[in-house]
This record gives sequence, structure tokens and C-alpha cells, in this order.
Amino acid sequence: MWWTSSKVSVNFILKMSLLHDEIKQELAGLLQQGLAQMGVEESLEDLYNKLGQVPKNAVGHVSFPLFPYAKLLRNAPPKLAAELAEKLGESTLVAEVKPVGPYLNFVLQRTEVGRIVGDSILSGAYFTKALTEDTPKTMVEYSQPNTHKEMHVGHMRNLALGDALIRLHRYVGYDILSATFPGDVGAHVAKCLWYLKYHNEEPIPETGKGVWLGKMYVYGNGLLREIEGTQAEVEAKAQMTEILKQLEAQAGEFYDLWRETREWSIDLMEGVYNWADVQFDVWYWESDVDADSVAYVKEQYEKGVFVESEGAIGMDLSEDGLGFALLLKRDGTGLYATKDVELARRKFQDYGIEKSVYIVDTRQAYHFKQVFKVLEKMGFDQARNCFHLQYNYVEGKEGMFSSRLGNAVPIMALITNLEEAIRKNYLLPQVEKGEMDPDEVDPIARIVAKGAIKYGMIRIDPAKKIVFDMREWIKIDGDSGPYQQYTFARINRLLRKQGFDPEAAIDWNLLDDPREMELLVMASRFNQAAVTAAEGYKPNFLTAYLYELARLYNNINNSIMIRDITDPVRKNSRMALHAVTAKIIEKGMAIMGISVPEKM
RNA sequence: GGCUCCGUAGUUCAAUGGAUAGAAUGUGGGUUUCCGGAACCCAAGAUGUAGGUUCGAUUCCUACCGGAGCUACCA
Repeated sequence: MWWTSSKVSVNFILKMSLLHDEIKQELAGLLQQGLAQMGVEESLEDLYNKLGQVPKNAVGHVSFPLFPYAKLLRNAPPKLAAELAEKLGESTLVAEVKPVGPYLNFVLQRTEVGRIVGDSILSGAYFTKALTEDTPKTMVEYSQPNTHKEMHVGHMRNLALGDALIRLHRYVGYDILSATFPGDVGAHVAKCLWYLKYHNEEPIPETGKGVWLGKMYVYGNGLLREIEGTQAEVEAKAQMTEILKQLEAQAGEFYDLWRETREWSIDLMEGVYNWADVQFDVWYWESDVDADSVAYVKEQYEKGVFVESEGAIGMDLSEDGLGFALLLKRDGTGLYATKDVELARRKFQDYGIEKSVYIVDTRQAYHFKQVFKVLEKMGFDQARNCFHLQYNYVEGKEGMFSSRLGNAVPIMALITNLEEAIRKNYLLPQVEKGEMDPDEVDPIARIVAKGAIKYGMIRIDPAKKIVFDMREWIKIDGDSGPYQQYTFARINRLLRKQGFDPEAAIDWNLLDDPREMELLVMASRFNQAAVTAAEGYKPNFLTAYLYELARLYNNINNSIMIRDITDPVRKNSRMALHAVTAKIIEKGMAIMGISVPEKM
């Protein structure tokens, strides 16, 4: 069952992604005819998928391995490669066919690659191609922060990952609804309000109320630990029970206090979402599904869907190895799972989705397995298309973040530290030198910090843990958002100074440095990288691709001087390749939710 | 105990089942050439163990070792 695992079935991918790469299509056609002469029937699709990259320092641009035919044709792969080379027909795309050991490598014609790849990227047509078909209507839920707590860098990983995946899926052709599910009710709210009402002596601040409220929650937890086992604890528990009762009844002073303080947290959340350029199509509030979820489970219990056990109600999933899924506690109240059952029901019914994705960290794996199984046994067919992306969490150097202990690094701390470091280390020196206008500093610092944070979060394989270290994050070097942004900004400046004219003549055949054609062929793989990243839920696949591209570009740029080229067509053609690189970087970053500055 | 995830240079990360396992950082040495040293070049340095599948395994399977997380009344 592929949807219960983070590994996605290859067959499923192939069915939905189209053969969108014109170069590979053409080569697959040639191979099909050539192989037919040798008595091998292969589908165009299979051949297309067998075409691969040529490693560095080997001849050619696209390779085709002959291993699979050795047994069938009872001949050694190198001999088959040589034989096939003879049988291939002519194509304007192919300059040369080179058997290299067991591989058949294609050396491509510069003019044709330039036309297919270069021209279409410059015109933008390349980025509007259909890449997939028959994709399911999908809802992606991500960002489930709690009100009355402060958001920390762990929430940022979720946000960056979710946003990137949604943009990626939309780019490759999915119909996606994005959803968020903030937790605005529960015991943590009671603790926060309890401390605020009975123990807080600080005045409520004018600004930053959301952050301050998070502190109340941490103090509340601290105090509760202190009074553990004392008479004061008994009293506190009674007070918190009263708070929860009022919240449930939606009346009383604590209900009013909840409504007011909840807004403070929402302001904080929206501030973060605005900063990150994140928008949700649907907002689900825990407080909104809470009562309905309990009623729904009770109703289903009456119908015999659920059973009673030790005074509680739920579903026995032990034969599926998932224990007992608890849905109503002995006191008749619901749990997280209860709400998720009701929430899923709403998603299916209100939006008619065919697939439902949950971006929640790996600690919830068991929870979602239970919820999906419960939904399935309740008769929801869509449960089979529910997928929990169990990405790994962010922790500090001292271990796991706990918002209860208050040892997590707040999102706002990361943002302000990074923006400040960028201003001080890179931007203000430029202002002093008269190369940058003071008004430009803040907007650029914001874009670069955003690039560093988002890119830093998604460049790591989602399955791997991130150990957060502020000093490392402020350094921004190597494979980073700013590296891409810096490359982009420099290309812009160079093209402007050297006078690139996209309307003037471009002759791709004049790009005679082998690295230039390598770069152009690499550019042609952009769409495939996006499809693989989207369908495998690995945006890091695309960041790795972009990094490789940018590095190759920087290598070329450092050794070929545009200024010194005397032939105007050659000069303009070379600059066209720079422009292609800039377009790829800009688009690639955009579909991961990161913008690039004109200068930095 | 059961389930899930992770083990690759000193450190942080890469590698649609394919050719000599790539980077960054740190270390040592370089780049007075359009853009702008947040750049570029060179050097040394790694697949936890044992099997299996395969023409071919860092990748897939099994066992073990090491680390993390989850495992009914928190979310």
C-alpha cells in the first residue's frame, strides 16, 4: 500500500507523468527503430525512462545502457552498443552516437538543443508544458500550530515544506487545495488562561501579545510543576476544570478571555504566514470541529460502529496491529483522533477530494495509521488515498524542543537574527560604498533571510532530523538560498551591463565550450526534476538540482569573459545562456516559495 | 516487547538500481580577467556489520549493531 509509506510507488508516478522531454522523446524514437532491427520490441515509454545522464568526464549528453539486452540477444553489452550505433537513423538532434563500453552515448547538436531548450526557456513556453495527466484532486493539510503557545522553528520546517510541496504540485499540474488546522482548544489553553488569570503580575504588552501569551503558557507549566503534589495543585486543577467547562459552554468570563487571547495568537500566526508568503485555501479550527466530532462518534457508537472498552469508546484495531483507537475518553470528551475523524469526513464531503495529504511530523505516524484505518472501516473509500507525510522534526542541540519547557527557538528570533546579520555583514557595507540605496536594505534583507530560512528547511531530506544551531544558520554558505539568489542577482547585473538583447540574433551553435552545452542539457532536465520532487514529496531533490546548475554556471562564468568577446552574435548567444540560467533559478526558487532579488 | 524513521569524509548534507560515491564546512595552497570575494580553482578525506536479489546495490530484501521517535484516556 504505497500511501501508507513515505516511499511512493514508481508505477503510480509513471502513470501520471507525461513524456514531456522533447530531447528524450526524439532519442527514444531513434532507439525504438534501431532496436527493432536487432529484433527487440520496446515501448517508447520504456526507452524514454531508460535514458539517463552521462557522468562527468565522459563523452556525450544523454546515455542509454545496453545491459538489459545482453541476455535476450546473447551478446555482451559493449558489442550491442556498437551494433546499435550502426543501426540508428539520422536525426538533426544528434551530432554523434558514441558507444562507450556498455553504454550508447548521444552527443547532441548544439543548434537543435538550443532551439528546443534555450529558446523555449527564454520565451517561457518551457514552463507551461503539460507534465502530468489524470492527477487526483488533492487536499494538503499543513501547519497545525497551537494558539496560546509561541511558534518555534519546528513550525517553520512544516510551513516551508508544505508550501514548497503545494507550489511544486501545482506547477506539475495537480489540482490542490491547501488547508491549515490550528489548535485553539484543549488543556494547553486552560493552563495558559489559568496562569494569566490567577498568577500573572506582568502588564499586558501593547505589541507582541501573541509571543507574550506563549510565555504565560510556559510559566503556567513551570508553576504547575512546582506545586505538584501540594494542596495548591488540587485547587489549580479545579480552576482549570472550570475554565474548560466555560469554554465548552461558550459562556462566562473565561470564554470571553479565550476569545480575546485567541486573537493575539492568530495575529502572530498570520504575521508568520505573511512573512513566509503562505496562503491557505481552507482554515479549519479545532474549536469548530470539537463538539461535532464528539457528537459524530457518539452517533456512530449508537449504530454499532464503535465499541466500549474500559469505560471509553473507540475501535479495536488489534487485528491490524494498531491496538485500540480511542475516540471518547471515560469522561465523554474527545481526543485528537476524534477531531481528525470528523475533520476527514468534512474534507471528503465538503470538497469532494480524491486524495488527502497530511504534512505532520513523524511522531504522529501511529496516530494517522489509526485514523486512516478507522476511516476505512467506517466505509470511507477515500481513506485508501490518505497519505501522511511523516517528515522528521527539528530539535535543538540539547535535544527535543518542548513548548512546555519553553526551550524551543522561536520563529521570530530566527527571522530577526538572520535579517540583522544580513544587513550588518553584507548590505550596510554596500551602502557605505555607495553601491546600495539605504531604502533598499530592509526589503532585500527580508528576501534574503526568507530565502535562507525556507531553503535551509527544505534542502534536507524530509525524512531526516534537523538539529538547529543558530550560529550555523546565520553563516549562510554553501548550498543555500542566498547562493542561488546571489547567482541570480549577478547574472542580472552582468546582462544589463554587457547589454544582452533577447531580440537580437542568438546562434546556439557558437557555444563551443563543452560546459556550455552541458549546462543547456542540464537546463532541459528542470521539469523532470520538478516532477520527481513533487511526486516523491522531496523538494530537496529540486534544491540539489538547482545547486548543481548554479555551480556549473558559476564555474563557466568565472572563466569565460563576456566583455572580451568581439563578435556581437557570439557575445549575445553566450549571454543568452546566462539568461537561461537565471530563468531556471528564478522559476525553480519560485516553485519552492522563494523569491530572488534583482540585486543583493 | 511491538511498530516507524535514520546510520555516507572530522562535522553538516547529496547521489531516478548504472560509468571514477558528489558538495559544503574545517585544514593547506591558489584566482590583480566583464558582474559584485555571499564567487571561482587545486589538494587530502567517507558508504555501520553480515548475507540475499541483480549483468550491476549507497539505493531493494533479511538479520544484526548503533541512534531517535511512537506505543489507550495529552495534542
